[in-house]
Amino acid sequence: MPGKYTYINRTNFFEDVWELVKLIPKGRVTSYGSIARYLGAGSSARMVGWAMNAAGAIEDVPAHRVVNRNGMLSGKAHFDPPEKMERLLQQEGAVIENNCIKNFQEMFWDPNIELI
DNA sequence: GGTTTGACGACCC
DNA sequence: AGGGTCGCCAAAC
Repeated sequence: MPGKYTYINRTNFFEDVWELVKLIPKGRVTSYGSIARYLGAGSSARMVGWAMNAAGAIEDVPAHRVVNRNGMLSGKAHFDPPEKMERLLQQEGAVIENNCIKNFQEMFWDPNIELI
């Protein structure tokens, strides 16, 4: 839900990010910036990355489906083991080379377009 | 309480 | 294409 986050309620921001990430269909990926744009003012791509950091403990958040705007696996190092992110994406049809999703264009899922 | 640090991104060379 | 700069904003120090 688009809106403002004053960061007094950053917990809500976290949960909105997680809810949104859960909506990413299997076999599709999106970017930190797209999520930030969807959530609106007060959010930023850095904050989404921060939320993903915190999401590491939450099992049902498919954090591997969030990459940077070039399709690169910038969060790879934060998975255990790091290869896990790449493996999960490959299982969902991603072609990865040099930590970069080659078919990113086809897999890209933009909440600003797909969600009303 | 200023500085540095990021799972980022947009610009400008 | 590849790099530097800047805006972003909470945390850690």
